[in-house]
Amino acid sequence: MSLGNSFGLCFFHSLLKSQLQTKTLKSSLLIFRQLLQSNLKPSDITFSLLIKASASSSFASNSLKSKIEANQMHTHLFKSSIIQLVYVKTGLLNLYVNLGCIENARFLFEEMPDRDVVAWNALISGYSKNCYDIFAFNLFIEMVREGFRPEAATLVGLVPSCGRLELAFQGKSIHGFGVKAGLDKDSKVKNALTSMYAKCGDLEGAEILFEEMVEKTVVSWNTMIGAYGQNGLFDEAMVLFNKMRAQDLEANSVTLMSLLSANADPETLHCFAIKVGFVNNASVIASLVCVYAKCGDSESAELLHKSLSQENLVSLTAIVSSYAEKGNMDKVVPCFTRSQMLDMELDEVAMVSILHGVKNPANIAIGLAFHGYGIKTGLFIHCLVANGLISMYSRFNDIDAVFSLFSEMQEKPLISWNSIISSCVQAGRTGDAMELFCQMRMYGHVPDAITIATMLSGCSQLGYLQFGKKLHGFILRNNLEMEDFIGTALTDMYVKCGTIELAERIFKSIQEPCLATWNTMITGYGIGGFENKAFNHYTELQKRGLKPDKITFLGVLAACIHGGNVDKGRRYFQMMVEEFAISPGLQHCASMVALLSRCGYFGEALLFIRNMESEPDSAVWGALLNGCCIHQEVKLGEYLAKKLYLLDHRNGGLYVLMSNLYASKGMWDDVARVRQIMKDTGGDGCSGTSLIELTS
DNA sequence: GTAGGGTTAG
Repeated sequence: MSLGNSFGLCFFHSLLKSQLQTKTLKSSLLIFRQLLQSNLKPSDITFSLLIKASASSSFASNSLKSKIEANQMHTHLFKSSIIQLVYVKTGLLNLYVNLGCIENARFLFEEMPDRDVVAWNALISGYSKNCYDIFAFNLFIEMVREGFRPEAATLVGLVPSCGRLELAFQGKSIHGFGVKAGLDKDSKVKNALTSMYAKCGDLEGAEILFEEMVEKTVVSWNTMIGAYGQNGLFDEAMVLFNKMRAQDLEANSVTLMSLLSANADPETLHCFAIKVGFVNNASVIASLVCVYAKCGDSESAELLHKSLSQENLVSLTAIVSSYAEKGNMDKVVPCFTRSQMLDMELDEVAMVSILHGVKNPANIAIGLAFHGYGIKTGLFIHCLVANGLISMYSRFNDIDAVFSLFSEMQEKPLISWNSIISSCVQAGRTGDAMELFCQMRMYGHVPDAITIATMLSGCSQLGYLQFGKKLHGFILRNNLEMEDFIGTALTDMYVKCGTIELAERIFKSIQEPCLATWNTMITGYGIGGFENKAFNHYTELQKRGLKPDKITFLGVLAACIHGGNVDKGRRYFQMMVEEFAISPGLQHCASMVALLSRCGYFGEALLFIRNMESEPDSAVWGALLNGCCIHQEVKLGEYLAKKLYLLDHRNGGLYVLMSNLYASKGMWDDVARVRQIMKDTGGDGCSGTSLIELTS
């Protein structure tokens, strides 16, 4: 009988070993169940193989069901006391790590009486794989303190954490540690270090390591191709790919994926994938789906996604996100339903993508439902999801919800502070934003470019020049990149605070201003009364090869209004529509109406309004009413006031304009009447304030 | 060891 048992076991063991190559959790378990049905008693080797086969199959099976199955294995092991063996326990730990059950893994580790180096390695790399980067670090320190000698595998597990956290200094220390311990000869360590340098932005460091490698494997080439891609050097990535092929090395699926993320042409690579037979590779398809989705070609993405034999969350999230970007919830919701039908467990990234699509006020109910879903599934615990909810409520101007979500967050990373500060700024509550900014600093966070850009925009709103200058000082002291976002925000702050000379100085210091920065200057000149400078900048930006957008034209039109240049305004408007194919928005139309009516062309202004494609809003009619005030057109003004009242009776500006109009004609009874209505309706409770701080 | 989905901004 015992001979039969060992023979039978050998048979099942070899079956399990073959599963290790094919990597399917289901069939491994099936084999195990058949083994039990044959009345065979599993040995430690059986369990070890079963666990290994399951652990290596975690990609598509990261579901609740797999977690339950892992728990079942755990119970079996516990009952048979095989779990006492360190290597079996480490195997199980690894399985939990691959399923993302990091708590269970930690639990197993803690109750190991005699941990060996392999167990330490398993948990360190487990933390790292699941992005518990700080935990990985601390465990490494603990390991060294307890007198264990790290191996190559330890470093391979730990180094990616340095890359993800962009901890260049710590990464270099570990590199040094590896050199001293003689572990840096290991090719896996070298690859991991190369990738770490690239992620920390030290491309030179990555290149040196790559060049040093005597035997470059496909993984080494992939790492360096990825390194170029991540640092925006797309051509270099492509050159390296060709070099690699010239050495007769076969590209694998990761090579293709690295190239895809390096902005290579998706159609070319799609053809290449078909040619070399990667079209059945779920990861390659998922990457292609992502690229198509990113280009905004959601339909191609969805078509390709459906060709997958087993749909996966990554590729579905890419599609959701491309629809969400456009706020198209009619497409997002069916994707969600589909994921539920397929029994997919959504993760925090998928959830955040969905929330991102809830923009239209008509979709508030859907947003609330997803908030509920987040609570039920426990996903809202993730600060990513909480941030997504904060941004969503902020888009709906529900600042109370924003504050309550923020206060409930257990962990508040910088990005959450940025979210709430930007919510306040957008809601016009710059005072609150400033207070939060101070609190954030007290919590020990160092503001990043986004914090500063947001705060600057708050200063622009209120004309807080002094605070804006302090932020400028912060930018200089911390060597923050002055291009794009920060440069624009700073220029805008100086413009809005009425210090155009300072804005000019910043603008000139930016080597290659982007379109948004040019727009800020043009708008600044436009509203500040320097229309010729605005027009010159418009010409100049085109000389630099930039294409004006709708904001540029708003700026130019503002300049025309200020200078009363009707002809120029008409020409710019026509140019915008005909030459640049920009369809005029309501703001453009309001600008044209303002321009025409200010110069007394009421007939043309009315004709313009009649020919508008979209329904004129209160800004358009308001612009015309403002023209009436200037030209004392009482009759037309009264007609417009009625129209405006019907459109938006709470708009205080209407009463102010009418009052001014009557006053300009000396019609004091009417002035009194309008002022009385204002008081009665309480529509304009607060008076407007203009503020400018004097420069010192 | 290498790769893939997401958030904050003018």
